[in-house]
Amino acid sequence: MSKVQEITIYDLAKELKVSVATISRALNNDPAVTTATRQRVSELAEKRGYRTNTLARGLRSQSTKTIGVIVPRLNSYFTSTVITGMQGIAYEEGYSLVVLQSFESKQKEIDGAKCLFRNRVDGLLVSLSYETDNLDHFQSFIQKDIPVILFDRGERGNSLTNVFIDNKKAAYEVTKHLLEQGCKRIAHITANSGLHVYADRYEGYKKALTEAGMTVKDKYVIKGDLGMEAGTATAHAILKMKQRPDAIFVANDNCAVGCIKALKQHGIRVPTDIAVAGFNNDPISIVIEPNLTTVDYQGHHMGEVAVTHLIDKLKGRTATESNSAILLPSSLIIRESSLKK
Amino acid sequence: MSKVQEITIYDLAKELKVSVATISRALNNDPAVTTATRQRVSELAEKRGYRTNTLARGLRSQSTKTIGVIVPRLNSYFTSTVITGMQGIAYEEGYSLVVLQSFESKQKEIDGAKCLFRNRVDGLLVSLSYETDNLDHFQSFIQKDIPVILFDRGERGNSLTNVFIDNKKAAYEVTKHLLEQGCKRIAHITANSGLHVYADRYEGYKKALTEAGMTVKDKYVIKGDLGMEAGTATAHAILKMKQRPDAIFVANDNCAVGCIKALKQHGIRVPTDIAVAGFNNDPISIVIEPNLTTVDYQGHHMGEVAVTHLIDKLKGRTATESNSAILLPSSLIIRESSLKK
DNA sequence: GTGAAAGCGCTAACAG
DNA sequence: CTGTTAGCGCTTTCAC
Repeated sequence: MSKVQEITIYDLAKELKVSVATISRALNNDPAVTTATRQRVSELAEKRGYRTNTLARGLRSQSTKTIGVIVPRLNSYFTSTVITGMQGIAYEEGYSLVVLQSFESKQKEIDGAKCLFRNRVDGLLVSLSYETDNLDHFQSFIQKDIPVILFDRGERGNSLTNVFIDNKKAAYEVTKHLLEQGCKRIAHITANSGLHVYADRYEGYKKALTEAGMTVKDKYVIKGDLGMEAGTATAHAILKMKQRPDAIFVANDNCAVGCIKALKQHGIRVPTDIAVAGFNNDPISIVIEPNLTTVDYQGHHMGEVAVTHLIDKLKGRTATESNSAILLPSSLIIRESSLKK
Repeated sequence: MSKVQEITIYDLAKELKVSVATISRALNNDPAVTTATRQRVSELAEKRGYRTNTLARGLRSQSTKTIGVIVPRLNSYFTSTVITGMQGIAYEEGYSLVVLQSFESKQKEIDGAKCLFRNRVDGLLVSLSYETDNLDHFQSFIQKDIPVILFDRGERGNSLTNVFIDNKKAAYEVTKHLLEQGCKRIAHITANSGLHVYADRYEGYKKALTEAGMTVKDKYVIKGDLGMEAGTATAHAILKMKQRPDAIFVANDNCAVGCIKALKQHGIRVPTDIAVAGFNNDPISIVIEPNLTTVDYQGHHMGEVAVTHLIDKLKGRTATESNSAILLPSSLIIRESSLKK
C-alpha cells in the first residue's frame, strides 16, 4: 500500500481558491467567516481526508492538549475507574490523557513528573505514592503555571487543589461500627506511608476509640504495603499476639482480603472471632467470604471532578481557588465480615 | 509565582556563541560535534532548565513519539499488566502511550481509532472489542504506513501482526483436564462475540470432547458478556437445566467467579457437583473458594512483545514480517475448583 | 469577510 | 567540525 500524501490547509486553500487564513478560521468555526465558505471548507476537508496537524497547532498555540496523570498503580479497580471518569470528560474537551505509574515509589513519581514536564502536558493529575513526603517535584509545573491537581491521595498544606474524600470521617464510621458490634480490641492495618490519607484514617480510628473511652494501642497499629500478601503476613503476626484483637480495620480491601484468607486458614472464624473491615469497595470485597465490610466512594466521579477542575483552570473558566480541598462523599457498606450480631 | 520564560535552542546558541545547529546536534548526541562543546551545551541546557519542544521536533520530523493503545477495558488485572509491560519498553524508547477503552463496543473502538489517527500516533496497539467483526477502521492507518499490532484479542486473515497465545491449545488442555477428572457433561460459557479468540477456545473445547468420543451439545455452550453478573445469570440458567452439566469451562475468571458464587448460593458443591474452570489467572481466582483452576499467561510479557515489535517497525529495524502471528506460552493452573478426585 | 505574512522551535540539507 | 537557512503546518495580528 503506497503512502498517502498528507493534506494540509494549503492544499484546501489552493483548491478552494481562498487563503489559508480562511481555511484555518473556517475549520475553527470562527464566526468571522461566512457560513457558506465554512460549509465548503468542511466539505472539502472531509472529502480530502484532511486531519489537523496537532503538532503544528500545538507549536503555534503553545499547548499539547495533553493531560498527564500519575497514579501509584494501574491495577486496581479504583484507579481504573478514576481514569475512566477522567477520560470521558477529557476527550469531550479535546484533551488526551497520558497515564504513568509511580509503583508507590517517590523516585518513580519524580521521574514520571519530569517526563510529563518535558513532554509539556498542559496539566497534571496526581495521586501520590506511599513514599512521597513533599511536593518539590511539582515545583517546575507551578513555576510555569501548569495546573497540578491531587486526587484521592493528596496532601494538606500546599497550594494545590485536592480532590478526595473525608478519610477521617470514613474511618471513624468504620471503627464506630466495629465498636457497635461489640468489638473491644480493634487493630488497624495501614500503609507504611506519611501520606495524610492514611494519617487521616488513623485519626478517624483514634477518634472513635477515644469517644468510646478506649485508647489506641501501638501494637494494634500495623503498617505495611497494603498488598494482599502483606495482609496475609500481618494476619500471621496478629495470630501470634498474646492478646489477639477481635477486629481489624484494614486501610484497603486488597489487604483485608489477604488478611481474611490467612485468618480462615488458621481456623479463625470471621467475624465471630475476629471481625474485619476494609476500604474502597473493590469488587473483590463481594468475592471473599465472608463478604467484606468496607467504605465505598465513586472513583468515576472523583476522576470527573478532578479533570473538570483541571480543564476549567486550563480554559480560564475557573471559579474555584487553588489551594482548595474538594471533598467527595463516601459511605460505609456493611457486610458479613463485621457483623458479630 | 510569575511565569518563567521558556528556553529555546536559540537562547543556548546565543549564550554559547555557536549556531542553533550545533546546539541541536549536541543535544541529540550527534557524533559530528566535539565532546567538549557537547559537554558545554548539555551543561548550559541543564542550568537554564531547557526542555526540548517535542511539538516543534515532531512537526519537523513528522512523528509524535506517541503510541496509541485501544483496550476493551482498563479495569482488569490482565489489561493493566499488559499496559504496564508496554509502558516500560515504550518510555525507554522515548515513546508515550495514550490508552483508550472501547468498552467492548465496536463503535467506541472505531471512534477511538479515529481519535488516535487524528492525533497522529506513530503506531497502534489494539486488543479488539467483542463486537468487532472487521478491521476496516484500521485501514486509514495502514494506508499511511502506520503500523498496527493486535494483541491478546486479534483476528486471523489480515495483514497485521498478531501477538497472542494458543487459545485452542489452552482451552483443549482445560477441557481435557476436566475430562480426566471424570466430568461427562462439560458446559462452556464464552463471549457473545465473533472474535477468533473465543472461537479458538471453543475449538479447543470441542477437540477435547471429540477426542474423548463426546459431542458438543449446543445447550451446553452459553454465550454472554463474561462479566461477573453474567456468570451468576448463566449459573441460574444452568441450574434450571433438566440434565445439569457436571463441569463448566468459563472463558474468563471473572465470569467463572460469578458462576461459582451463584452455584454455591444454591447449595451446589464446587467441584463435587459441578467443577469450574476459568481463564486468565486473575488474582480473584485465588480469592474465590474453592480457588479457581484457570489458564495463566503473562500479560506483562505480552505487552512487552507487542510494543517491542511495534517500535522495531517504527525504527525500521524490524525482522518480523507483517501478517505474522506471535504465539506466547500459556499454562494450565489446576486448583481446587476442578479437582473431583 | 478575507488575505498576507510572521513566526512557534526544531531539524537537516547544504555549504564551508 | 560548524554555520546558514529553509521549511514542517498552523494561528493570528494587521491590513484591506
